[in-house]
Amino acid sequence: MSDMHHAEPASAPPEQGLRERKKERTRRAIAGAALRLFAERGYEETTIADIAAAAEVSPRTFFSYFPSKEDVVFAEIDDRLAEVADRLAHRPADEPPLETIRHSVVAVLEAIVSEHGAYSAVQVGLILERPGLQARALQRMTDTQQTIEELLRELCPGLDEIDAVAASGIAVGGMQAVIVHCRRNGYEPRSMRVALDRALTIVENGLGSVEALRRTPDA
Amino acid sequence: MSDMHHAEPASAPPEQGLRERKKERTRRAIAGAALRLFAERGYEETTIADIAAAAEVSPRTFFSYFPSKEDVVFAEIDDRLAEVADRLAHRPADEPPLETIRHSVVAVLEAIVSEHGAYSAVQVGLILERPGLQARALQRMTDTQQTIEELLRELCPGLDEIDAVAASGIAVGGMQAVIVHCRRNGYEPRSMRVALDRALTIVENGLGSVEALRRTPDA
DNA sequence: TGCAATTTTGCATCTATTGCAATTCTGCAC
DNA sequence: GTGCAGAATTGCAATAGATGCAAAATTGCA
Repeated sequence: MSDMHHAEPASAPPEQGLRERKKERTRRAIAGAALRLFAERGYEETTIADIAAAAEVSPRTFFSYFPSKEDVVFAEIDDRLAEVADRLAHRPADEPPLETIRHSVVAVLEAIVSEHGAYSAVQVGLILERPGLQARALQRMTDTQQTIEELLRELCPGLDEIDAVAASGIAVGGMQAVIVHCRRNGYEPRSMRVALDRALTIVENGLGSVEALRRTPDA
Repeated sequence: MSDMHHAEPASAPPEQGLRERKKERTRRAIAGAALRLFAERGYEETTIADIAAAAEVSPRTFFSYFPSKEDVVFAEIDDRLAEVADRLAHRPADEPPLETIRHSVVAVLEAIVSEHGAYSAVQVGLILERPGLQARALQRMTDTQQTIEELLRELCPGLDEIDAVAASGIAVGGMQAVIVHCRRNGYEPRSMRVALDRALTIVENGLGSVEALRRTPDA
């Protein structure tokens, strides 16, 4: 990192060096091996040693790629969430904030339940079962909340702090609701859309817009 | 503790046997010792062995009272949340659901940040720092969400599933927001009230009720 | 080719967590 | 009062995740 004669072709794709490339490959190898083993034998039945062996690295190396066994489950998801966050940061500056929020929620949800990853079903299954993984997932949720909040504050410089936090919290709450709903009723894209739309409607119009919630129950 | 001629006055409070009583004392001893040590030396600096010693039980016994070291931090909070859940279940049946939701959020928040417990400040501090504990806290949050959802469905038998989940998710989102806000701006009861009210207003009226969020930012 | 930075690895260690079986305690019936 | 059945406590051993450290292997580049 000394001579920048011709230097890195600072083009759009960050263009990593060969070294970074290899690290990336190793990372994928570890994550891939882990997911495969989790799918085959189960989560707690798979040890770090197993994963390391399958990925052809030493057990110690595992921890220089992932801080914990739990985090490896989120390798892909985290990548996708990072992309989403990035994409959100470059949204048309003249878009109404409400619209941006809607986009955010949709994008994040898609990132989480997307069919892309070879093991997404496995991941979702694992996460939903193990309490420890659920907790990790919730952490991602709060990260998301913070991302959305920052986005909002950038879009509306004058926005009160409490309004910003509340809005992002509520949006994420709606998102969480959709996840819970899908967890129960399955993941058919069609019904997911419907649920998502309904949740977002309530997010935007408030609980007060739900007729049944206003009325006193007639015993 | 011999003469119980007239036996257990099967009064309102469940009146536990002597055995249960002792267990309860031990539980408190462990939790108390743990919190004290956490406050003194820090969380990771305190081992299960330390806690057990301070509570005068064997390390092995610790785990027959708490499933994990993390859970002991929530001993008090869990008790209070249980009370709240109980109280909520016995709400006037003719109360408008929206009102019930408002009550729920307020009650849960009070349970969490109440001044009651001798160590509540310590707990909150710990929870906010350690990621692992944050995760546990979030789990409590989803438990709360479920409690609220069940409450809602009981109050509004006809309520759509998605509406119920969304409403509870959004309510909890607002709650979470208040917590985040307080975490930043301190816990003065006054400003907390204000923030809470504002958040609840947005929960009830929707993000659309926040003027700044509707307008396209003027560059 | 050889150096310097970066990675990988092996090893020791700590600690949480769990299963199991022995031991002690407690409430209660006789 | 005495003894028993069930419950709680304990000790012991083993597993596995996580971390620090320093030696060894790799890699990019001059």
